[in-house]
Amino acid sequence: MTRVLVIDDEQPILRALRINLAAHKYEVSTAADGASGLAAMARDRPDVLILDLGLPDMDGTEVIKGVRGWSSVPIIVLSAWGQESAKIAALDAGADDYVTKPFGMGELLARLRVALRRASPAPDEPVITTGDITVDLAAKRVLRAGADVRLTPTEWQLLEVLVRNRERLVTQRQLLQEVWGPEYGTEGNYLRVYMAHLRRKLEADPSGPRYLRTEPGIGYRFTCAGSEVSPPGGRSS
Amino acid sequence: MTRVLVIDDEQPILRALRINLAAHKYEVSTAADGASGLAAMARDRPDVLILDLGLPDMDGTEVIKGVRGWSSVPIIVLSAWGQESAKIAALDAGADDYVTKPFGMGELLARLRVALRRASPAPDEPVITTGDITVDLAAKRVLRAGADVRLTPTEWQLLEVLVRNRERLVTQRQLLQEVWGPEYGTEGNYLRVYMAHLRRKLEADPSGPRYLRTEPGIGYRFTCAGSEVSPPGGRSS
DNA sequence: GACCGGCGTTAAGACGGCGTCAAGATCGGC
DNA sequence: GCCGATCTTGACGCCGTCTTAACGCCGGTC
Repeated sequence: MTRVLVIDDEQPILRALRINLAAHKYEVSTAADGASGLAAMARDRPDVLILDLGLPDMDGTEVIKGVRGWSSVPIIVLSAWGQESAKIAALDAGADDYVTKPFGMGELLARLRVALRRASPAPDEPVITTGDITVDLAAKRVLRAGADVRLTPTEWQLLEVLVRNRERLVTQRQLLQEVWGPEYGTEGNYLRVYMAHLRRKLEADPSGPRYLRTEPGIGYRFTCAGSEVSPPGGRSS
Repeated sequence: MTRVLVIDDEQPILRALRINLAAHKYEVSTAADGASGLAAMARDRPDVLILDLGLPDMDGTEVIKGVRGWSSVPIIVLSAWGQESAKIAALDAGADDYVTKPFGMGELLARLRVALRRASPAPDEPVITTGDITVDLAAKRVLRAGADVRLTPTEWQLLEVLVRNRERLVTQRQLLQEVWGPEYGTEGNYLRVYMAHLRRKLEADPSGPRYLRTEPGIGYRFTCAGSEVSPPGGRSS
């Protein structure tokens, strides 16, 4: 879950933020002054920081600089004052955004989404590693025992769908529609041909696959914890 | 110099922005409606976009989506209306920041600095060296075996995109859109011609490229650890 | 024990992509 | 206005990929 740290000394605002953020499935921690806020930053390692400039013990820009000294976490600044110079100072100190009170909660949440969207260019794990196969979804690259494996476009698309749904069973219909298009759904032939290609390129023993498993009558499954092909009798799933 | 594109239909604001931005050493281009704004985006390739939501011909979020379809340049939205729903829609459509009129020029400039600061995550080596090729992204120079290589503008742009995504597979569509513009996407011809140019200038054996690899049916990849072209041996298909 | 359907495997032909070359169009400098 | 460099566009041969069909094997079913 996404973690948010709120540093603010005004109880009503703190309470409103905590309720609204929690309602949107954020994990919220809070601090009431700059010193404890910096300590909380180091301790909790939040994914984003919401910081009120009007703290009792420190100047807001000092808090920003303290954070920026070691972290590049997104910082959204809140402020009750409309002073433009304070805004500029905070932004130039390293803040990512600045919201003036009173603000709408919807707007703050939207700016939060922007900050998080930018901070995470990798929405999902781009690299999947099994015993001796490594699949890099971002680079569109497959390594087997450290060596590059050349895949054709169709082979790659098929592998990508399976890896994105790793450990899960993918039906033939779903595979056909995601790789060949929505009008396909019955051409089980294609799957058999291309699964054979993939197994020949990736499996040590193509006829006894460890990673690219067949689920008879239903579909296929890419499994990471590829145990040896169990001899008849030792199956336990 | 940093290039800024301003899309706004109100002449006074356009004028004020042009003067202030030019005074801070930005290179400013302008457009007065959404359609010509999108065209200017493709033509001028600015480093940041300032967009007014109240355009005469298109909805602001449509402009944002049109840009986001092929570019990730920072977008700062201006708006005369205080409507929170419009803010949220713009931010979720892909905008990076939102400033409500009337705004202070100092604040806008500070938010501009934030957007640009974030957009240039190039503190890491702008110089990439492989076996005998050195690419200096900052100086826009290419050395091969220590000697300067003259590239035409298009050749350089193509090489730059590939090197920025080194080791990663870049699709033909992405290359075409980043080099030629968003309206291109199917002209695979251009890529073949210019890849041939680059290979002739950079590769020892242009027909057996070590660095500028083709991924048939998908795109191209610049690879640093350029191993020799694998001699035909383990191929079976 | 015979039948049948699903799966793996292989092979062959059609098709499209890629590299290459060259000529025309366009732009900018002198 | 001329000339060179650069970009665009078309054509062509080759090779890899996709499609499709056929066959054997194994399981389950009757």
